[in-house]
Amino acid sequence: MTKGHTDSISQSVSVELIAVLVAVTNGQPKVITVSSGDALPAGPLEESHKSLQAGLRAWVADQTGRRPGFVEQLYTFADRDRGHSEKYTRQISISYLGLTGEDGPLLASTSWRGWYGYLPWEDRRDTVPALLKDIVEPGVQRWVIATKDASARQARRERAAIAFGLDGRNWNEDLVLQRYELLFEAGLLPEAGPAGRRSLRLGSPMEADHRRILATGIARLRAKIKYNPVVFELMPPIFTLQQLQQCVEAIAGANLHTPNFRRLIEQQQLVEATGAMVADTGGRPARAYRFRAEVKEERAAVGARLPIARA
Amino acid sequence: MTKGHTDSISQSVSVELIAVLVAVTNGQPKVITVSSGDALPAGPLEESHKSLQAGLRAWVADQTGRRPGFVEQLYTFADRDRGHSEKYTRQISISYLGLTGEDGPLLASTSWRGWYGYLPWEDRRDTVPALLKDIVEPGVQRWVIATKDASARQARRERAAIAFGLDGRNWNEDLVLQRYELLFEAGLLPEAGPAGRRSLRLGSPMEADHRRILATGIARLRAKIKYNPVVFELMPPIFTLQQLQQCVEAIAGANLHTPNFRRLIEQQQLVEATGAMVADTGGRPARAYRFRAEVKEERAAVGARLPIARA
DNA sequence: TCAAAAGTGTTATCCTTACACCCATGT
DNA sequence: ACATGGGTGTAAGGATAACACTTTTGA
Repeated sequence: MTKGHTDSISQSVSVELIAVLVAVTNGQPKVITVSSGDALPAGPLEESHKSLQAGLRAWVADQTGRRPGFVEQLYTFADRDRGHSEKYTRQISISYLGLTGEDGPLLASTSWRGWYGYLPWEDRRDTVPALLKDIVEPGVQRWVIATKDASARQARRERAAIAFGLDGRNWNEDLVLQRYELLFEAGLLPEAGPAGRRSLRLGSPMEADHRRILATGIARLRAKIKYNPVVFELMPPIFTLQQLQQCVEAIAGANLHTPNFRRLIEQQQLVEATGAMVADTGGRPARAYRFRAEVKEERAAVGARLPIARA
Repeated sequence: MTKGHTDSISQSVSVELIAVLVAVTNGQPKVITVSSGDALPAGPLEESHKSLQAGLRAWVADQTGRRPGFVEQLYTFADRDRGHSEKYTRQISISYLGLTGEDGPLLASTSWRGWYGYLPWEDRRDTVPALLKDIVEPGVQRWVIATKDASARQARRERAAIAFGLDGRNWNEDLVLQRYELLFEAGLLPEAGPAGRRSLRLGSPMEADHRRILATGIARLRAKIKYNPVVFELMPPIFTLQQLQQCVEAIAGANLHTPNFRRLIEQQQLVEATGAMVADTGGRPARAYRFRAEVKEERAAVGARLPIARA
């Protein structure tokens, strides 16, 4: 309980760092994968690493050749059944989100993959994906009515409605993890069942719980982008507002209202015009912008507010 | 990189679970502590634990006698210099936030402590604490001008202004961790210096980085309470709006505007009147409320929004 | 009667959302 | 000319913040 106690027990434990490394290039959000897209890059925590974040940065640079500007811890897992060997060693997995640009080479064993290949129901940009109506909603419906108890069924119905925007609710793009978990529980993802009956209809699966970790990363990024200017890390130094909008749309998986998006950005004083114009847009030339240096420092979330009383 | 690799390395690692267990009773937010308030309760991850969260719940129930309704992971640390023994074992610390009520007994070795005893600058309810003007601001100012480089100094000034609401900015109650880290960096907390010159003027210190973990927990709770109805977990089943407001004020460390708070709660349909009245309020009797059962299910964050285009 | 807390009304302001429209370029 | 994307104006509606005020109890 106090410090002396904890040191006494030292199980056979290995610590693994897993990275969700994100880039967005011309409208496609991507992650770095290994094993032909079957897994996220992961590396052991080594004794030389001063801290977890330092360890992660070290082997990400080593293994992928990228140096993400923004890195944030996602979640730590340690389920007993995560080990692969017969002998019982506990595996701790600490996952991180990293943002980077797509430029520069990767090692041959790693590759960029579009993240909506793994979670196709999350991309509602041009159209609402047909598989939502065709596969997800019927499957979720079966899962709802599969419970005998009426109140449990009601709870499931409610949960499904919130997650997938049913019963007249709006789709909430932040609920990526809730949707993944519900689909998992409903047995609609191959990870949930025996390897035999893998169906690729609901996106490509990944090793172990890597697809869940990806969902966690996307959820975090979608939530974060609204109150913290992390988009920076994903954009080139000079860009047009259209490019910025497409980047945000790629992350959010939804189309934005162009005039209002523009005003939102201006009002927040996130960017400043360079004075230059970009001509190859297909229409009228666009102003070129850069992020304001001050904003890069700030990182000040404004976010939600309580009705605070004045002094 | 792929799964085979990570298993090969298995350092001498011990895993510790640390809990920030919060209750609010008549206007005072509290945490469970051990060692006479010098540390947060912590326990080793044992082989019998099926998952981290299960492990945490198990020993929290054991060691403190409380069963928190809401539990959420905070952060995982693994700095090399965390071990206390001469032999080099890596210590992984996984911290959790748990919400509970204060009723029921605790074990003798544990006790509730008001959290503003550790972070007194965070409580701005009746008055802005004098130590902000007297100790914090001068100390921070010294830290700002202690840098030779003009642009680094400007960055420090900006950071301090955001964290502490200087230069005409508003105090942002969510930035608990940023404030703690700045004070730490500025050498104003005893944790940062040698044990000899401990000054209690800026709150009671804690073992190792427990005070930082407490700050992380408070920050998370303050942010969360605005878009997720977790206050439930801290309130008795029946309560008045005034009690609810005092609970939120205790957490936020700020006074709220009563009429507007009331409307906010009503508009969100968080509560429903029981019909009963509570008379011992010191003034006009208040209506008794309970939380709406539906809301307990929901947990649907609305939060910030992007200017999404209609289909 | 007065203090203290409960509770209601109302207004000014700001932000969000939506719609309408003009501008500048390439084909 | 017209399609395509860039860019501006503005008005409706809702949420927030601030102020003023009434109601109901106990001392």
